[in-house]
Amino acid sequence: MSIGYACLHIGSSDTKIKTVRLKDANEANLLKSSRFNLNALENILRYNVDNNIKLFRISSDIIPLASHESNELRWWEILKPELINLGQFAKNNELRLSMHPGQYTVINSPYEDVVKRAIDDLKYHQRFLDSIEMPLEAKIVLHIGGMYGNKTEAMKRFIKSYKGLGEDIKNRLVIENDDKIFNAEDVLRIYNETGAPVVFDVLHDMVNPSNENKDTYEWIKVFEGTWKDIDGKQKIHYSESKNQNEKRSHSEYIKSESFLSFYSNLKNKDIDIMLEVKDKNLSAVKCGNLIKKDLKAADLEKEWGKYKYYVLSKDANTYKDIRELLKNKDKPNSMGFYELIEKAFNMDTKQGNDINTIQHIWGYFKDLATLDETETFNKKMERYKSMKATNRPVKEYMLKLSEKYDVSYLRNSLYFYI
DNA sequence: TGACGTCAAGATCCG
DNA sequence: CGGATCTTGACGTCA
Repeated sequence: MSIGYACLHIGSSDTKIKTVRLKDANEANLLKSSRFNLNALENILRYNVDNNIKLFRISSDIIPLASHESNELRWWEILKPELINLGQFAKNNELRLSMHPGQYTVINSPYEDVVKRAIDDLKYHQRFLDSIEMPLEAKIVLHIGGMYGNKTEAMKRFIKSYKGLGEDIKNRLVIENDDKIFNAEDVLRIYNETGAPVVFDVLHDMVNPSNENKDTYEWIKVFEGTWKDIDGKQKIHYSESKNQNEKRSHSEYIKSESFLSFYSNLKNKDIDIMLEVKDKNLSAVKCGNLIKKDLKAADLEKEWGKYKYYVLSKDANTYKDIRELLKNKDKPNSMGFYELIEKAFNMDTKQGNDINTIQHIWGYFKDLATLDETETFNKKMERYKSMKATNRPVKEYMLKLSEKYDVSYLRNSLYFYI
């Protein structure tokens, strides 16, 4: 069982992915951004290894405008050393990587040029995974596409397009039930015609269920059979609704309680779960710890190191409660820990708590910072206190300083990032 | 024609 | 000038 997250990362420096505008899409710019992004990806993967995250979806923006006609960059040749290096790191650490073209990559369109561009896009994704020499268990997840007024015909066109794809693409392609049109039953039918393994999306099935009387866990069992040995372990997508009114939107974080309940109901636990959630790696690490059999007190303490100032900025009592909970070293209580984190998450920030936290953090810099830096900090602080600015500039400045002075304890503090 | 979704980049506005 | 916020972009479908 691996738990993973998608595309973006929170809480480490140099992990942001750059995008390029069409008007800026010259060779030099595209190369620069591509190289920058590969470095970001490496940093993300290093974090993942450090935090026992074995599953990750690479952003389609990793090579900006990759399948656009304006990009003629032969990135797979120019950046070969970086790509090989990246792939080697992933292989050494047994990471399972994937990609997922968005809703605009549609191979069942009645429009020839749309299909052609979609296939070019699939080709790009396949080429990227090939370039980093990933085995075939590194998949490309694709939606079925549009309906165009006739679902049966739309499915037929998907199957026809699929069959015309090159083997190198088909070897990596897996399909997913979506939240509007093609439900679990539909993709099962398409599987029967194509043999493409199915990524079952739990939330999509909730908002777009099929007529068949099957629950989440029964569907997962059904789709297990679509994954052959060469495809690797069965993969599913798990996410939660943002709220009652926005059921299709992904939640800010995965709720400890609901995830554990979901996990306990899984018939086969030897399955890879891709989380789709706004707080990305934070929930992935959380869910990993929640189900970890030999969870150590040190695992939670590591997490606490990242969260503590964030929690303190919200509420001193919750901060104390967590410290108290962590004193139990024999039986680390991950559920209790993360529920308190979630509690803090849902609180509004009071300026008094926040300023207290900032002063606490500033303690690390008191003796390190130059006079100029102290003055800059004080100035930003004054603007915050007098409500002329938010705490954003203060946070960003302290993060900068913690990088400059390499205060490792602070550098990865989530207080700076959320 | 604009909403949809996603995020960063760029533009613009404010004090 | 620093900082906040609004707009645009890149994609295809659908009402």
